[in-house]
Amino acid sequence: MFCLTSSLEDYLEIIYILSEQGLKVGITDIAKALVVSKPSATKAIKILKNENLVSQEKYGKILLTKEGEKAAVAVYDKHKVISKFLNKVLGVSEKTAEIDACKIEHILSKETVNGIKNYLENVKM
Amino acid sequence: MFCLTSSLEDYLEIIYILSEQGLKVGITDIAKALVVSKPSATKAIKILKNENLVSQEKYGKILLTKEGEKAAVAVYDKHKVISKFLNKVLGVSEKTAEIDACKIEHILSKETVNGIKNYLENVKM
DNA sequence: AAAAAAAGTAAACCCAGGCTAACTTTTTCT
DNA sequence: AGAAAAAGTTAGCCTGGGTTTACTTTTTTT
Repeated sequence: MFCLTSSLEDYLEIIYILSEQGLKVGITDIAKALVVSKPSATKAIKILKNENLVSQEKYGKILLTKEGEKAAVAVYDKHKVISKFLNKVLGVSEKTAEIDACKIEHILSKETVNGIKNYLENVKM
Repeated sequence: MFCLTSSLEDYLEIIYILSEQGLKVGITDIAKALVVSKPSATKAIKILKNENLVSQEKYGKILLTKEGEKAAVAVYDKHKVISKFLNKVLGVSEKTAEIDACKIEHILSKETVNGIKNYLENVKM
């Protein structure tokens, strides 16, 4: 069974975020957002297409499939929870919280993410 | 200027831990501890030797240099702080706390690690 | 509608960090 | 001391995920 790498999760996530914001989602936009070259983005998107996580007509715009959106939302939710925790609980600056959340959202266990969620819910802020 | 990768930090850390425990520190021991093949360990150690972070006589035992120990301790300290936090504050199982700490200790910003340290010091447990 | 700019793609390369297979050196056991 | 086992090394390969260069297709501008 296919398993998303951190890098591919980043691509899904950014597609989701750009779409949410009503922005254009082309290779160039993705590449810019992830600070990566266009060919890198093209390659990654090709993989995601093969896995049926995104769809794209030739030279056309990029969309998440149902399944792709599910995966993207899962990552993005983790991201939000983590960055909120770092910022509000640990007092890390918003900027750093964003950066660190981006990095660890892909590798934290479910158990730890749940621990964070619980903390935010119970120890109400 | 040379910058340690996550993987190399793992090697330094495990050398430090094995030494601390008074265990033998050879390629085989390192490879076993990191669940990696012996050739992989050999290659990594060669890099660390070039960077003057470890010393080793031909076919001999492996030691951290002053500088290598400094780096190893820095990583290991982060590790301890993070795993304690996950376990005691977030209620994550010891095992998972260990695993997750291993993964994020290399990539968390100084600011976040400090945030965790402060939390542990101030919100005394 | 032609020219210029922007977007996307393809090919070929690089690097980190794994791996196996095969070899050498060292240690241990009989 | 010689044979067997263990430890270490070397060479060559693979994969993910980047890169640049050069190309094609599409869009925009004049």
